[in-house]
Amino acid sequence: MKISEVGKLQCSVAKTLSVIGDPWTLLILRTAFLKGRRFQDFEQSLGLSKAILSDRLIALVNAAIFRRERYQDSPPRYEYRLTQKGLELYPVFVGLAQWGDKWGWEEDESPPITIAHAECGAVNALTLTCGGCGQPVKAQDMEVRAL
Amino acid sequence: MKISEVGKLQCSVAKTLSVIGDPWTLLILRTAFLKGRRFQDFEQSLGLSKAILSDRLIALVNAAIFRRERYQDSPPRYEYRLTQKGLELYPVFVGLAQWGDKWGWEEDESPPITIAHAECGAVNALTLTCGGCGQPVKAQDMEVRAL
DNA sequence: TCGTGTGGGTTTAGATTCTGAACGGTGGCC
DNA sequence: GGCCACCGTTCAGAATCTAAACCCACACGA
Repeated sequence: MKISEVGKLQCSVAKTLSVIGDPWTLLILRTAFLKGRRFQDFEQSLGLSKAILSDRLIALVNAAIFRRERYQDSPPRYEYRLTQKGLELYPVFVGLAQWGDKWGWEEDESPPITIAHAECGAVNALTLTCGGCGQPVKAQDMEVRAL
Repeated sequence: MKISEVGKLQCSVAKTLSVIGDPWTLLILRTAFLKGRRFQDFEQSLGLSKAILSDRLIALVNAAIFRRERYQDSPPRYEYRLTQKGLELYPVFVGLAQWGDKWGWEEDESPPITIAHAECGAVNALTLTCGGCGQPVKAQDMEVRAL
C-alpha cells in the first residue's frame, strides 16, 4: 500500500493522517497554531521550499482546514486561517508540543514554548482527562475495543 | 531545509516530529496503541512494505520509543513494545483518533474505534482540560507566549 | 521613468525515498 | 525431505523532495 492510500483503512487515526500526516503539513499547522497566517510566516518559521509550501497550503484549503482570506486588495494578497475543522486539531498540536517539551531537548537546552490558559492563567498545564470521572488519563488506563 | 533536519528548529513540536513525524511511523504507533507488537501485526494492519517497516522499527527502537523484546527462543523472535517514552505519546494518538472520528468519515460510514476508561467505563470521553481550573479547553482559549 | 523591493508564487533538474516483488535464513512440523 | 511461519534484506523503477532560478503585479522613491 502506498502512503497516499492510507485513507482507505477503516481507522480514524489513518483517516486523520491521510489528511494531515505529512510532516511538513503538521509543521505548517504548528505555525498556524502559533498565529502564523501568511505564506512568508510559514516559509520563514519552517525554512521549507516554496514548492512544497504552496502544494501543502492548497491541500489544506481543499481539506477545509485552512480558509484562504484576502487581507489586502492591491495587489491582492491572501492569508491562511484555521477553520473550525482546523482549530479542532489543537489537541494533536498540544500532544506533540508536550511530548517534545519532555523528551525532545538535550540537557543544556530548554523548551521555548509556553501555552497559557487565558481564563485562569495556568501555564503548560493541559492534561488529557476522562469526561466520565474527571480523572487524568494515561495509555495504561484505557481499553481499546476495536481495530 | 530538508525534512530530516527539522529537529534543529528550536521548537518542541518540531523536535517531536523529527522523531515520529513520518506518516508510516505515526501509523506504526497507532497499531502499537491498538496492542500490535509483532512485525506481522504491523505489516498486516497497515499493508506497508517490509523494507519501510523494518527501517521504521529500527529507528523507533533507537529512539527508545519501542523496546525489542524476545518472546520465543527457537527460532529467536522479537516483539516491539512501547516504552514509557512511547506510552507518553498517547495523547497524540487520542487527538488523531478523535479528530478522525469527527471529520474523517463519509456520511454512510461509521468510525470503528472505541476507547474506554478502565476505571469508570466511560467510552470515547477523553478531553483536554486545564490543570489550573479543570475546565475543558479549546484552541481559542489558549495564548501562546513564544515561537 | 527607471530601478528596487515585497509578497506569493511556478518551473526545473538532480538527489532522495518509496514501493512491490523476489529472495534468504532459521527452525518447527509431518 | 518438503513445506510452512516469521522476520527480515536487496533491488530496480516510480514517485517525491529540494534548491535555485525565474515570474508577475504592484508600490515606492529619485
